This record gives sequence, structure tokens and C-alpha cells, in this order.
Amino acid sequence: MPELPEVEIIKNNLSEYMIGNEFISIKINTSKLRYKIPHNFDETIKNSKVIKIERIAKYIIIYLSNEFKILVHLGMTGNFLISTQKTHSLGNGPGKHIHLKFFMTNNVIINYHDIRKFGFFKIIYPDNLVLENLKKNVGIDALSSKFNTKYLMYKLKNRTGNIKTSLLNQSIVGGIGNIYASESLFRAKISPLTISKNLANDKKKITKLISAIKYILADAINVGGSTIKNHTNIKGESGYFQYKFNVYNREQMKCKRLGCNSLILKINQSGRSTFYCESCQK
DNA sequence: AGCGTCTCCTGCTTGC
DNA sequence: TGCAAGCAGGAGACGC
Repeated sequence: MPELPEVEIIKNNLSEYMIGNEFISIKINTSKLRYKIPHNFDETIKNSKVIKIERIAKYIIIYLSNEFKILVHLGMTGNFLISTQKTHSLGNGPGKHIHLKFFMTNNVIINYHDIRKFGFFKIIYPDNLVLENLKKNVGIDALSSKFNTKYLMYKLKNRTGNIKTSLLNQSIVGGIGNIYASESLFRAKISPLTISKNLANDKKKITKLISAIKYILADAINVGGSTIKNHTNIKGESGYFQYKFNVYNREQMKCKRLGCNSLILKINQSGRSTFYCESCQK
């Protein structure tokens, strides 16, 4: 589920329901996520107010009034769903995979749902540099104005792997995942097999790639992200960028570009699926 | 430094 | 129908 557009949507949803409100309590159903939920998680968060929420690449950071912060990553299948004290309903199936429940002072319950339990929650202590290190390590956000031609040429110039794998590398650019890497390369008409350092010499193509990435991500955010298996917004509503896929999940289907009769190919790169059109992407 | 491989977990799809 | 294998949006740890 969650790549940059989905995380951005979830961040905005959380902001709407959390900012300005306090945590009454936290119920932990499952502490064994990717990392074990710390034993003082509830104690640390309880009675603090949410000040602001930001996104760094695919991470969400919740700033608390007591100077602590919560670092959240949604892994492959993490999501938040809202319910209220009154109804206590989720409107989205059984609660089998709800691992945490945040009870807020505005009578809202924010439920963390994660089938594969690859997501995590960490407490960042005041003055701890986790966040600063994270900002260094995840490179520049794909939607940032700093993600520009000069930057990407520099980052790719020594890379001997393929461009598709480089786009998934969060230390090069933050936020792109497997879906949007394939879709962006299609839009930029660049083959996913292109060696990164060769592409780095082609200023025009790099510029085209950057604008394709920004276009695709912004478009996906506008339509609520991609719902492949279970991404929804906090109210349980699906996105519909999946209907706009040109290549992702379209193996052996006809290329959508007008006049192109080729079929979309599926290959494996660094253990991940890549979809592309051999005729359109050179 | 950079690349490939493996791993965490559950559920759905595919093939025998 | 039943069962097992394979695959899935992510990323950190490891060896080379």
C-alpha cells in the first residue's frame, strides 16, 4: 500500500483528527510489529497533545506537547482507520488486524490496522537525533523542489545498477515505491533497464524523469492514492489511482499509449516486479 | 560506496 | 476440493 501519495493522505487525515487533541489512552493489542512497541509507549504519550504531524519520505512523525515524538512507518500494509466512542464501528470489516487503538479527547478512536505487521511505532526522545539522521538518510523527498536535475544527476553518476532499482533507493530519493517507480518511468519513456550512471549523463532524460515523478505522485495524491489490496483513507474510502495505471499490474495487456500495439512486460529487478512497455520506453 | 540476498508476517492467487 | 508454492505496496542487516 503505502508509498508517498498514500502516506501523504494518511498524514493529512491524522492531522485533521489529531492536531490540537490529546491522547486519553492507548490500547495495544499487538506489541510485536516490525519492532516491539516499547513498554512505556502508553505512559509516554498519554495526556500529551498533538502539536503537528509531518511526513519524511514514507515516515510519519507526530510531534507531542511533551517534547516527545512518535515515528511511524506503515510497512507494506499499515493503515489508520477512525471510529468513534459512540458507534465503535470501523465500517471496514473485522478488527483482527487492529494492533493499536489511540483514544483521543475529541471522542475519536484512531485504529492502527496492519495485516503483515511490517509497520512500526517508535518513540523519539527529546533532543534525540533520530529525526535528523533520518532526514540525512532518506535523501530528498520526491516532491521537494530540491529534487531537481542537478541533484539526481549527482546521485546517479556512480551507480552501476538499473534506474528502476535506484528510484526505490530511499537514500537517493524519498517516497517512491514499486508502483510509482514503474509508472514514472513509463511517463518519462525511460526503460527500467537503463544503467543509472549512463542515464546520469543525459540531462534531458533526467529532467523528464523528475517531472514525470512529480506529476505522477501529485496526480495520485489528488485521486486518493492507489488501492491495490487495502489502502484507504482514514474513513475507509478507497483511492482510485489504480484505474489510471499505465503499466503497473498490466502484464500482457495492451500498452495504453495511442498507436502502440505492444504488450506490457513484467520483469524482476532486485527481487521486485517491474512493469514496462518495450516500445515506448527506451 | 554500492549491490545483491535474506528476512520479518499474513493473505490471496495459481497450479498440480 | 485440497494443498503447497509463489507472490505482494518496504526497508534494514548482512556479506562481498
